[in-house]
Amino acid sequence: MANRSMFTKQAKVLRVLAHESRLMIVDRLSRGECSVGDLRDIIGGDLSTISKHLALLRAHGIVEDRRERTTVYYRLLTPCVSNFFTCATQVLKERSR
Amino acid sequence: MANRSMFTKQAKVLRVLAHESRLMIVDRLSRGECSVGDLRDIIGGDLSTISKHLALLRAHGIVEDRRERTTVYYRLLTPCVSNFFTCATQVLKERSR
DNA sequence: CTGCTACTTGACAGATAGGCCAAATAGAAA
DNA sequence: TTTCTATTTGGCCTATCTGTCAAGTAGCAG
Repeated sequence: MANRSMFTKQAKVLRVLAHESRLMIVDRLSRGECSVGDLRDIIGGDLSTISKHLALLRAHGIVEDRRERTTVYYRLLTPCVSNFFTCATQVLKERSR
Repeated sequence: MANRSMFTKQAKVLRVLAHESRLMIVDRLSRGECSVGDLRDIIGGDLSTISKHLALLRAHGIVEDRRERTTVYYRLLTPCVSNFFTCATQVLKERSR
C-alpha cells in the first residue's frame, strides 16, 4: 500500500490543492456550485487565470462543470477535499505550540 | 476564519507536503525517528537532496532534528500530517468512482 | 593535527508553475 | 449574420522548485 507510485499520486493531489486561489475555489464550491465570474469576484485577478485553476482542478477530477446558456457553473466532485482544511489547520495549530 | 491569509498559510503547508520524497519522509518518520542516511536508503538519490527536503520540512516546523555523535536523527513534530495521507487517499478513491 | 563519517550549504542548470494579455470559442439575442 | 456575454486557450515572461556536484562543517578517533 505504501509504495512509491502511491506517494506520487498523493503528492499530485496535494500539489493541485496547494495554492491559495485553488483553496479558495474549493472552499467556495464546498458551499455550492457557482460560475467562473462569481469566483473571480471572490479571488480577483484575471478571469483567464481563474479559468486555468479550474481546468487544473477539473483535470484532476476534483471539480466538474456544467454550461447553462453562456454561463459555466462549477461544482465540487470530491467533497472530501474539505478535510484538507481541517488537516492543514491542525498542522498550523500543532506547530505553533 | 476563512480569510485570505488563512488560505495562504494552508497552501504553504500543503505545498511543503506535496512532494513524493517529502511524503515518503513523513511516512517513515510517522513510524519513529531515523537518520538522514536511513532516509536516503529508502528514497534514493543524492544525500544532499534528502537533506534539503528535511531542511524545508524543518523550516516549516514539521520535523525536528537531534544530533548524536556524527549522526543526525529526525523526528516528526506534527504527527497530524499523517492525516493528509487519509485525505489524499480518500480523494483518489472518491474521484475514481 | 589528520582523517573519517555523516550531513549541510552554495552554486547552478533544467523543469514547472503562475499570471497577464490577446485571440479564439460557445451560445443566445438582435 | 453580426453582436454581445461568458469563458477558454495560446503565447510569453518571470518566479520558484528540484536535483546534482562540489565544497564546507561537526563530532569523534587515532
